Amino acid sequence: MATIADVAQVAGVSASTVSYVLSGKRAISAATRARVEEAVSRLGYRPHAGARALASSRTGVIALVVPLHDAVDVGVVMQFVRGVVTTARAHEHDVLLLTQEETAGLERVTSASLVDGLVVLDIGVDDPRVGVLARLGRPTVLVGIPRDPHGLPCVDFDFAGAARTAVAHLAALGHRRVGLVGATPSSVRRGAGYADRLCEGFLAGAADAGVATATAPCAATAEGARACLAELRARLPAPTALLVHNEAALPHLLGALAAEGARVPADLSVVSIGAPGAGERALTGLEVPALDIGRSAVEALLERIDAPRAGETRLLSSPLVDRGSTAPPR
Amino acid sequence: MATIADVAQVAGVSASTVSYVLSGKRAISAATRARVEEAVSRLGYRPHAGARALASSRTGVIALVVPLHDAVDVGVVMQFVRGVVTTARAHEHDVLLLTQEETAGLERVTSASLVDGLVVLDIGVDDPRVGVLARLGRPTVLVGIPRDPHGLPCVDFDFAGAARTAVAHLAALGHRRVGLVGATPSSVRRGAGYADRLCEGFLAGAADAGVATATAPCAATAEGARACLAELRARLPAPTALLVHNEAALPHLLGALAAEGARVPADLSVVSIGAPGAGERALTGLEVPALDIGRSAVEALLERIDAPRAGETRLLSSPLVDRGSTAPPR
DNA sequence: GTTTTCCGGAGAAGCGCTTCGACGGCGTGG
DNA sequence: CCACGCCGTCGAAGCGCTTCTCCGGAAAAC
Repeated sequence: MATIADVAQVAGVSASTVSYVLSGKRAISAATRARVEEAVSRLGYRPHAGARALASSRTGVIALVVPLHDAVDVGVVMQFVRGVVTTARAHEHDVLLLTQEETAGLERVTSASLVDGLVVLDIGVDDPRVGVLARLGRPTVLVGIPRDPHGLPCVDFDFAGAARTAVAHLAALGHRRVGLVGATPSSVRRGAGYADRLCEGFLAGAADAGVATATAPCAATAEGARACLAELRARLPAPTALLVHNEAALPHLLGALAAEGARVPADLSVVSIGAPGAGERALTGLEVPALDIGRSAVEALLERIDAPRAGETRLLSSPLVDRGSTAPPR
Repeated sequence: MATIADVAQVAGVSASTVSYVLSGKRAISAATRARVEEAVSRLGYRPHAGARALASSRTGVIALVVPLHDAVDVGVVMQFVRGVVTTARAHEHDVLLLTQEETAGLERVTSASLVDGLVVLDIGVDDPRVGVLARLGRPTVLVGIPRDPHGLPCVDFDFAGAARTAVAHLAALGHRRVGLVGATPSSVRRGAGYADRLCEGFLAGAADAGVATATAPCAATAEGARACLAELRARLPAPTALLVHNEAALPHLLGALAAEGARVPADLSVVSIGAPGAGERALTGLEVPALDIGRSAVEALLERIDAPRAGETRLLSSPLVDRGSTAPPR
């Protein structure tokens, strides 16, 4: 591998001049710059990442901490990762992948100066990692909204706003009795705050529009779907529409409705909020803009790496797409 | 951040002694070792990754190159990634994630000495990256089997063996006319060699067992499934079993069969090879052991990082799991 | 008792890069 | 016409670690 000294020799300048040409941190005459650039490309020179990191205390790498447990939708995570990697690369950064959720990994990569900052996914309401991250002092962006962000910036989907949009859509069609099929009990138990935020938005939006409501969580099984429907109807007789915040349970729910002869949207309107629908299952609703969230998180992170400053929360929204699963009530 | 000099001072030894305690590359008396370890944990010392990389020309990082195009099953990729990260961490390595498929990224991370080696996913039969990787000279493991591996080690699922196992299972049940529902035309066109390897194994196994065959690719749409069935029947009248190598088309295929009133397995046995079946759709068949492949790839890579040597191909198999979608022919 | 061996530890030389301070040579203003 | 300032470049000092070489002393060999 060629070193900066090799380049300097070929170009007939000093090593520091080569460094300044490459970094642009000092004015260099056009002639010298040209000679250096020629030498760089002739030798195929590329700075040694470790040496650069040592001298500049900048690694050009960000850590991406993703959960791998089953509660998350792999498609959404994948999109998210894509957004992160693409954006990082667009800003001359690489991405180190961390999957273990223990805090040990976070400490390791930061105190070894392996990364310039971190993007941490799937932050729970009382996530123990938040305190650790704040203490570590490296630039960090949280994806998810903890109760106490400890001054760290947060990015997430506006679940409350999405629910308001969805219920407003149904209300505009004339629906006055709407049930919410909530997230799986396991994800609620895990403290993923988005379930609550969506529920609040739903109730507030319904109240504004004069819509009667009922809510129930839903396990991602056939029986879970039937039980959820029964519970909703017990609390709210004959709902004319359903808002579903549970992509995993959706197939079972639709199966249960089909089994009892209910047609969508003729007998019942259904709106979905969550992961992009797979295949034929696409329903009217809002999808989590995972790619945008990833992009936004990285942009926020890189800003703080350049100029550390306090965190602010950023909620992203997405449009309601009509795919024909809603209609006026009969 | 504490440096090795700080540790040395606290422990009352020289920096080199600290280094040797940490690396274990020289004998150190129990007494000094204890003092050094005490100092290390008291200061929370962790070696600077860049400095270490510069001095030792070892980064402790491996690159994982994954495709993000739609032809791959996200669930399988996720499992694979999990296997890679978990295994790497178990051997004190981290994982840098590359998603762009251009060769530029490969050159960048290797010639910048960002990584010690690479695991490259989704290698096509004539993948242009293989030549580049061989030329770069860093330890590399390919996941997939190119026509010419250029001396690089390969790891993959034994698709041919899986097909033989599946057809043997059907033959043992008494089936004598079996159709193969192949991969999507797009993945075949992309040169993903596994489609061909599976087909060869299928034909060879069928020939051994005296089973008549027909094969057809299958697009992952409802019409694609119907067309595929029609094509198979045109070539092989009244097949009694189907081997499906196409998880994306599977739901449509089952839908088409249900629509024509064919029951599985009473009227038709179905065996699947591919991604683990989602939800209720699980069929008798073999699943790609993505986790194992990831693990195996990293193990092979780390071996070569320690002691470079030529590549060999390793094919992993998985068991046929009976989930009740096969039965003797009527 | 002397010589050899071996073991544990110290010292120092880099690894390849960034960046600060210094320094000529030029143009400008007084 | 001289002093001053600015621009472009160089030299050198690290950044924090690994590893080679060397060295003193204790144990082993003779």
